[in-house]
Amino acid sequence: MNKRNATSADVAILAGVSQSTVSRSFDPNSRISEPTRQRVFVAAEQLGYQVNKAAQTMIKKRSDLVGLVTAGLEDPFRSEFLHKLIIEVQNCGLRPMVMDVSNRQTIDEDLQGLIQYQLSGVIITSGTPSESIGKAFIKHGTPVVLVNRTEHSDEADIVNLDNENAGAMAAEAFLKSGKTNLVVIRAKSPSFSSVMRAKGFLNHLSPYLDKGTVQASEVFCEAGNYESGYQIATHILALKNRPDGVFFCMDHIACGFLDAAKKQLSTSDLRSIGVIGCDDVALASYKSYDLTTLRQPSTTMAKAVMQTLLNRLKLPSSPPSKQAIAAKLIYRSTLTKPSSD
Amino acid sequence: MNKRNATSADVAILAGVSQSTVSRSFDPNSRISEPTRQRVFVAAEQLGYQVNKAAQTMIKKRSDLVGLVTAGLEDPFRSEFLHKLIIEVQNCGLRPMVMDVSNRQTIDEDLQGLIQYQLSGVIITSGTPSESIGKAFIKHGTPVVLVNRTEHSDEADIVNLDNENAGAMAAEAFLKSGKTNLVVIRAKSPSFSSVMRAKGFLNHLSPYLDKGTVQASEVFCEAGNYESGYQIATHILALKNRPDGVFFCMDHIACGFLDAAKKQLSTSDLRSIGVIGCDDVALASYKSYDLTTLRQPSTTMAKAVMQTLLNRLKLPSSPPSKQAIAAKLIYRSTLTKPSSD
DNA sequence: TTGTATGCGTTATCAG
DNA sequence: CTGATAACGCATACAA
Repeated sequence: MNKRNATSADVAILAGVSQSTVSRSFDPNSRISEPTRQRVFVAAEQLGYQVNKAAQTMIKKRSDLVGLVTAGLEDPFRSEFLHKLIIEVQNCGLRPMVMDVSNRQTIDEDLQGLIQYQLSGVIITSGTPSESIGKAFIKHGTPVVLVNRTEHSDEADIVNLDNENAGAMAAEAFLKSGKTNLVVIRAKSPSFSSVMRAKGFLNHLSPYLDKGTVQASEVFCEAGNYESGYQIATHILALKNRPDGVFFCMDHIACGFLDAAKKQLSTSDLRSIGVIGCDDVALASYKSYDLTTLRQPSTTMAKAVMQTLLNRLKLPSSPPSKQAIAAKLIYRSTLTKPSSD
Repeated sequence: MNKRNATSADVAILAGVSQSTVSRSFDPNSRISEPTRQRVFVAAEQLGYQVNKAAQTMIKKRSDLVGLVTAGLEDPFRSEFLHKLIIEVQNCGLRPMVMDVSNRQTIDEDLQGLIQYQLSGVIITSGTPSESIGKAFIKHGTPVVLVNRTEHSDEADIVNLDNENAGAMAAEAFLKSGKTNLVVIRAKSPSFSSVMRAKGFLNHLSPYLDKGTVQASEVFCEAGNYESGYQIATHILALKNRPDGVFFCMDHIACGFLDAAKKQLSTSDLRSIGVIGCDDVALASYKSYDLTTLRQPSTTMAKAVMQTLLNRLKLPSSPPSKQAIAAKLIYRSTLTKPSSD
């Protein structure tokens, strides 16, 4: 029943060849006579032989595992993006090993632990790792790709949404729609993406602020979720001069706001407030919200991340790359496309 | 820069002990004199030594990886559950290796491939693996836990939501509210959970159907998502005698239905239709839906799954276990709690 | 408690 | 094209 697994040596005996020939038979780059190879395959099939990845890793000094470092999977965008990464990793013939670093004090140590697995790469989508940890991986020859974590790294490759420009696009959309009293809302706890989006939003408006033709301010809500958006609505709607355009750095905050606003405002009053979200999660397109938003193209980004990783594996010592993927404005009913567009 | 990684042998030399002593120092069960152990730790720290998991796996014939087999992560409940599993796997000191088998024709082969990794266990939440594949793992000594896949397995442990009873609870809730014209809706493509929920729903009603005091039917929508619920609404609302209670086997279908119904019906007409969903995803509690639903307790289930796995690791040859976790009825506004309750 | 010796299953090197 | 042999880094049985 629980007999020992078949090894390449077992296959070798059955096929009447040496163990190294068995090993080579499974390497497409190895030149083996076709008859021999077939004989090996038959024997392997018969014994249910499978390569032992541990042994393979030991000799190659590299596993086919890719570390996916993440956190805050309660956020649907994070979750969706992780999903896309998993798919792409698999498509490259690699295996995703996920690490959730939520509520971890010792992220650097936790990441250090990944070195034990001889990973083919580490993709960090969360956790704000220190520069030093990045260096530890590079030193070990493990490529690191940072996603939406920082603008600059000496060691790691970077793939970001062009967050700053996404914010600018939101601002521009409001301007085109004639909105002049604007607010940008993000969660208190600073996340790189949200900070950059808010920054891009305000920077784009600054010439108009100087001229005094537009007002804009930044408001913080508790967290980056639906409930926080619901709560902040009361505050926003009670402002002395109620804004006519609100940009939320995450879709779910916007949806929470909309639900609260529906209760507190007449339909026409609500309609007069332009609302833009960011990410374009599934929820944004649901009819109850139908939220105008800036799409973060998760599939495109996941593909870019894996391509970056593969390139790095091919050319380990090329200079670190940096990529900014453009967001796309998706008009829906919370801010309709101006006819001039 | 890219010098070879420190090994236990390197640490041994620096600490002035043998390699096996270094190995033992990191095994809590091994009795080592405290001074020696400290000396080893210092040397290890100094060299940045980390155990090589590949070598460890080779000798122990078991890695600390747990395979998480999943699919359909577009479904937020699946996604949420995967997240919970990841957390629980980590809490047990193990590592989650995720495998998405969506759109795969060769699931059995794909699963076979997991044997290469000497996994500590495989948790199958999707993919309807054949009995034979389960046996392949068991034969190899790798525990398998099936989640919401089937009622019976000779080989694998099972953790399910009590899906049938969940359906029955939905039916009972409608009866208590005096609803008499009922419909249950699930996606065309049969998934174990949905089929059992619908079955439990109808079975619970069967005595009333026989008496003729209640009507009930099963309706199929295209898929298990929001859009399908939106589409099916038109059909449901156009029925000759419009139902006064609809049970959806997944929350998102219900939410799609609600959004469509809001457009097609007056508020009071919509209120007269009781709606119950299943799973209690985040969306269900959003104010726009405020959906009465049967909660599938994802954290509880994830913990049960891991406990099952650990038990199996401890007692490899105990008989397969089967667990049914109870759903919980969460009253919200789409079917309010009868005062008699 | 510690050291010595062995083997896990594979790939890579080197002869033939 | 194929076979013998040497690592890879660790845990464990056995000896001291």
